Amino acid sequence: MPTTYRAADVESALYARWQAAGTDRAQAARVTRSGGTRDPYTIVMPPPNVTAILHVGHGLNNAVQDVLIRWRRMVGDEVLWLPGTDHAGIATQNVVEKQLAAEGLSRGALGRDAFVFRTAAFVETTGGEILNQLKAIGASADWSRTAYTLSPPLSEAVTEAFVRLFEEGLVYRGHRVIHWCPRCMTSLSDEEAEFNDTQGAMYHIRYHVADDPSRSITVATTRPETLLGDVAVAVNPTDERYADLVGRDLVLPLNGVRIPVIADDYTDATFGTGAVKITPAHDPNDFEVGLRHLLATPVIMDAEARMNGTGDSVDRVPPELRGVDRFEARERIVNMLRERGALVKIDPHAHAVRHCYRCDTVVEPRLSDQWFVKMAPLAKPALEAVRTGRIRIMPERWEAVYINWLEGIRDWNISRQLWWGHRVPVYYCDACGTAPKASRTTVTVCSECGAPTRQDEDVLDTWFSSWLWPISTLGWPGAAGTAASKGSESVLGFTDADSLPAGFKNSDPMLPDPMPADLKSFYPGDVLVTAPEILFFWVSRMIMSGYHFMGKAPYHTVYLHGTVRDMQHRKMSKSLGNGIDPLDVVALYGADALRWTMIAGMGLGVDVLLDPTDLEKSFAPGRNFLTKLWNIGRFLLTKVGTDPVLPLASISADRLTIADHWILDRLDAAIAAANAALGPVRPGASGCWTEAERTMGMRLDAYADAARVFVWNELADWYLETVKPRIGAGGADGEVARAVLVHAFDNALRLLQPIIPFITETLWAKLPAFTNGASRGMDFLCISSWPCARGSAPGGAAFDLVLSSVVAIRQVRNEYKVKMGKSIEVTLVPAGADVPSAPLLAETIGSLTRSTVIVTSMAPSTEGGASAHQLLTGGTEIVIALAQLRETESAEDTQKEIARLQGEIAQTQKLLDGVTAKLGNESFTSRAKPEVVEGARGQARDLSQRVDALTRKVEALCGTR
RNA sequence: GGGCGAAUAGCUCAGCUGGUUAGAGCACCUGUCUUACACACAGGGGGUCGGGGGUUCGAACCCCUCUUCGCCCA
Repeated sequence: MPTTYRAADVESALYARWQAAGTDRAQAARVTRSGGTRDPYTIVMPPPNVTAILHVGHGLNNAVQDVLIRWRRMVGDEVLWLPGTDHAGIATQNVVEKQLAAEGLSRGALGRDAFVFRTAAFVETTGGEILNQLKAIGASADWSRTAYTLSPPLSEAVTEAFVRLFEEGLVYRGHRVIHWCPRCMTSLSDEEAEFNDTQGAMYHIRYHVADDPSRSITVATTRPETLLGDVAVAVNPTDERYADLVGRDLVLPLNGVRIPVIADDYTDATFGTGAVKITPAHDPNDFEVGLRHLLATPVIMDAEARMNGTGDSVDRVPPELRGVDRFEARERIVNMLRERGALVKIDPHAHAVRHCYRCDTVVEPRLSDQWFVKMAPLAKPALEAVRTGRIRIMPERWEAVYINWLEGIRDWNISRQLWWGHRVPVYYCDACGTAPKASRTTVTVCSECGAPTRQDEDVLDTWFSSWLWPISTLGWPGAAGTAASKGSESVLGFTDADSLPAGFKNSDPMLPDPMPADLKSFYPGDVLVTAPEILFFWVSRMIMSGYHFMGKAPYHTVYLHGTVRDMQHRKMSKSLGNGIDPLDVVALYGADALRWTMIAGMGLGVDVLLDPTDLEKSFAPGRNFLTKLWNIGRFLLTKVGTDPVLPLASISADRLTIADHWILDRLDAAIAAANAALGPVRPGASGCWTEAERTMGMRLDAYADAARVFVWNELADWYLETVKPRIGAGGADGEVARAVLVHAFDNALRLLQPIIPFITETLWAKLPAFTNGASRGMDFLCISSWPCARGSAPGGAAFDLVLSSVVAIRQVRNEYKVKMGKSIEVTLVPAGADVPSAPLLAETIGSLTRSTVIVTSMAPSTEGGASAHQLLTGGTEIVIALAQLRETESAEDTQKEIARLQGEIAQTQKLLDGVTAKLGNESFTSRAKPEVVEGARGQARDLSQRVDALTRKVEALCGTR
């Protein structure tokens, strides 16, 4: 076996073996909900974009999910980790449009059908590569169930959801100002239009009163180019400065259009000049003002955000500005205003400007007709779920953010002016003008007049398919469910949310009948693992759809992890070039090293910092730990050998040494710590997390830490060292030592498998067999059982003497710079609980410190010269003659030893003084809890004994001079 | 502008409902190729827990305030 672990030699072959054995496959029939015996444990993978390639953020996200999945699989749940991709409307369309542009083509030239065909072909050939990349990092998803949002079954779910919501009046056509990306040429939802802090300017512009050029109002705006579309200037009704101008007309500086001064509460008299220009077609707030005052809505920009009026508003844009881009128009307009004396001043002004989340173009507010989902009724149960603890969000602070957002929820614009996506299933008849119909099936002919129909041009927001992911991937709405409603059409009875039927209530969900097997077994699921960025985009909407269509939340825990950042805390991104390719890390150090580094280094909700310029340093924790683990394995195979070992259960307790008891006890503690860190897996019978449980568990780093401490700091550092001579000696006790060692390592591998599945599986396969032919459980570790504490006798506590005395002796050796190879003689004077065990442990202590340990009941006399002393807690003393430490004893050494002891006395005395003072305080002894006071008394006793003992040592040393 | 949160060792973070001599990993210093492991082992240094005030017998932890930073939303 090589001294370092070479991941590349095993990982891909091992993954293929797992696949062949079907270790990742879920079986619906085994689940209790379907008459089986196992609890289900379901995680749906956040679907990456079908065109995406793996980055380290995906790595982190999927590593977390895989750890949870592998853990529950070992515990014995019927585990389903459902993978897939989403069609990513804007992103994918952008990619293909770029390809077309390179070929001198455009989607317009190609036509809709050809474009969609081409995009589908593109996705067919290159899409979903990211899922294969996930296999390289060990993701144990059930690939047989891989889903895709634009596949026929999931598309059917989208249609079904749209039509149902439409029938319920929760999907409606709205005419309002939305976020428009002039580059992607589509509308965006509120969530997709992100705020970026921008340094802009506040332009103060003078509008003259129409019939009195001596008077004017100065408006303040950050977007002067929109003044061409102004229809009013609003002032606060209480603002006396402008009171007499309300109702009179102003003249727009560049196009001479007359607009009224209106009074509206929307205007903040203290902000800017107190006068706000109202441009209803280009600002959502202004649109609301316009509705209140029945104002016109002239559009002065085209879809590409160039200055251009349409219809009645053509003349509003002066000829020289027509076709000019909005930003250039801004400059030109400002210059024109300046020339005409209408520009009062320009102040710098920092504000947040909405940008397209896909392409970062400044979003243009634009008036148009869009499909909206009415969110308030859907949000209600989603809000309640978190408030009552049915769903917990971790870390907890995001619960407040979630609640805050849902309380102020706004309707969701689901229309996208794209071609790549689910086309809105609404049909119009232009011939007879009958009400538009939403339909589950394609409608080609108008049912009223027989004329050909026209399908809505828009497609749906990709998130409109993603929000169904937890149910659609499991088979919702089900074949029979849709068959029942196949061919049904719904007539659009109202066009805006305001006209919802009075007393409308969120109806009971219409569950599929019969229920698809997966939906029955695996819904509701358990945990959703994602980043906080899409809490609103996706997580909350899934909860809404889960309640609305299934009557139950899709999961009980939302786990929001941190972001991977570089050393300057910058998010890794392609444009900054500071990314880390997980596959590079896999190639260099292996998937396990990648996984361990990320999992062990990631606190709950805390960002992971990695240095893209130094992968070796960044992934050292993983690589180092794997090498350590590998070397423990090498030790086992070389020293323990491959001969069968006794099953631990066959060894009676009295044959176990103190060290054996100790390591078995530590193993129990590690298992308990890991279980505690991972926490309660699901809420109790009430279905709600208790207040305490809401924040418990899901500490993957603490779990990793517990396992690491056991393997490295307990098993390797101590037990392995104590066991070497026993194995060397062989015999019956050697067999016991082999058995305990193998047992401890076997369980350590089980404990670690979820985090580092490849190396643990590889080592586990090499463990010696049992003498009685018993099996270790399964063919593979990953489907073997999670470790269980034995509850071994507490005989291991005596081993603490080894820990403390070895450290103490090493300190002395180090302080006196005793050569590593030199053997010394040490006298150990046990006290208290150490008295019976000291003789049993002396040899072990000696072998760990290269010394001969003599156990006596009385401290040696000082006749032989001065000695170094260590006083262990509990009173046991260690005495080492200075002659042992130095070639020749010198007064200098004695002085040094005295000084060291005196320092220790001073330190102990200080502590003692503190405790004594506390105990002398009457209000402490009377008010503090009795056990606290008792504890302080005990502490005072111990400290004072220690001071006395140390003082006696110093006296003895002084006497030797 | 509104809301939420954070400030603990050089860095990244633990520290549960107030009762320790404030911890870990990495980094740092000193020694060691001790036949599983130098990707390691042994030993060590380092923090007035952001500033100020308060509550309490007792505060890293609770309250107020200031400063700095982050996130979400408008």
